[in-house]
Amino acid sequence: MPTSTFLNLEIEKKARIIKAAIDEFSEKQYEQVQISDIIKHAKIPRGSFYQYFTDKEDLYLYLIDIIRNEKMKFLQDTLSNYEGLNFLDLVRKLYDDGVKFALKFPQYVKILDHLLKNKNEIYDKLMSDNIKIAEDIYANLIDKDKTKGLIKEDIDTRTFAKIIVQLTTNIAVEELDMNYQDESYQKMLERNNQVLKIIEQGVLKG
Amino acid sequence: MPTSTFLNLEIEKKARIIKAAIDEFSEKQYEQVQISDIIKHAKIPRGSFYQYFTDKEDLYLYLIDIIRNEKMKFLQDTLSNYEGLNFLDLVRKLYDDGVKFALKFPQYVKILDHLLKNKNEIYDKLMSDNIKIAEDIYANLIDKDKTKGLIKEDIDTRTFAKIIVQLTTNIAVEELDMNYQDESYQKMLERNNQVLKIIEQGVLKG
DNA sequence: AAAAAATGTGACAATGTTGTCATATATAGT
DNA sequence: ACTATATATGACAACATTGTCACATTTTTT
Repeated sequence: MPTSTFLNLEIEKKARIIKAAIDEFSEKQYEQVQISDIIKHAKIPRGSFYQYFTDKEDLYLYLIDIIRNEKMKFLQDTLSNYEGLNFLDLVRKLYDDGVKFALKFPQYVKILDHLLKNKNEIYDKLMSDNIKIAEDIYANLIDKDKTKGLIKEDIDTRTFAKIIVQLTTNIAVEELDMNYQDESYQKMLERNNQVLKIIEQGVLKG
Repeated sequence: MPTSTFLNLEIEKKARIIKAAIDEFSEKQYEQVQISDIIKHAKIPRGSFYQYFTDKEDLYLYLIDIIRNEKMKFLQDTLSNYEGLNFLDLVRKLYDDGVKFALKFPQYVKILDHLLKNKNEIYDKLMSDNIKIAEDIYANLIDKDKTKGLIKEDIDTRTFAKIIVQLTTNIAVEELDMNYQDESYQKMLERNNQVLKIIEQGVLKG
């Protein structure tokens, strides 16, 4: 956690530091990010940085916290009204929320993407549990749909849950290049629908 | 490429160097690997390293080359007899080959896995084309199966190809921990069958 | 307005890594 | 045996990054 000194900083300065950090961590993998670059871009002296944060990890965890809170806001609605939905419609909605989030905060998504693709100590600290938890929740919902007669009983629940996690966590980061916001949104949704269609009905004819 | 000096090295020394490099690159991401560590483990002086290789990248590309050749040997049979097979059976076979390869050379697979998950300059140099090519080949085979009446025409070919690439390139590296070789093999094959079953027939009932 | 507390600052030591180079040693050619 | 060529070696310069610390400046308290 940052020190209270940092938290009480004038808003402009604080924002400058956070921006510099977001810029760095969204462009590079964790290990490649250097404190030197961050302080250079934030235009603060070296000593100040260490007055605000213990080290790089401290700053990073703080950023992740910001990002997660922001993402939670996006998912809140869907998550609190999921009762009536069957599993795959919930997935569809969550993905839709995810796409909107990605287009609003592309840098945040890049940071999460790096975290996801860079299996290091930090990943273990932050993500591996989460993914297991997500899988568990999905597995539960899948089983419910099975008893409701919506999903074939002979599908392996765990495998199904894993496929969904795998296919939905990898939002196509390549498409996050500003500009064609609306076009990207349509494209990403369309891709998602196609994926879900395959999962729902399979590809084999007859 | 390594110098001829390296290639002509006594076999024992050459093997020692390659082993040290494989050990490092299978444990760490490219950027995290340090020449200092490699020469320490290979027990060669610093100067020698630079007599054999230009730099870290040179060594790495050489390793990837070795790994690819080894992998090609594994896939050769399947790839040269794919004519009679429909797309998904080919995928099944390739995945089976992949699992066998992974169990025989777990370190190689870890290195490829790092390459896949660490989207850096080297990745661009080596992989991004390959993945596009794989997608193209798959797309072709899918279209063929569509005209044969095996696969539903209203499935988006590109999306389908991407799903297969996505699901098959991520062999579960976690399971590569020696010991229970045979058990792992059965488990991984079973998982693959489950995945393909979902892709083939979908999860929805009725 | 003086003292105390909080914050800001940048030079610097400590550490670590890379690639080079002068020199030593071994091998091959005549 | 002598020379030329190839290979081996490790000290070292160059560079880069991190975290600290003594001192400066600002803000708050009395």
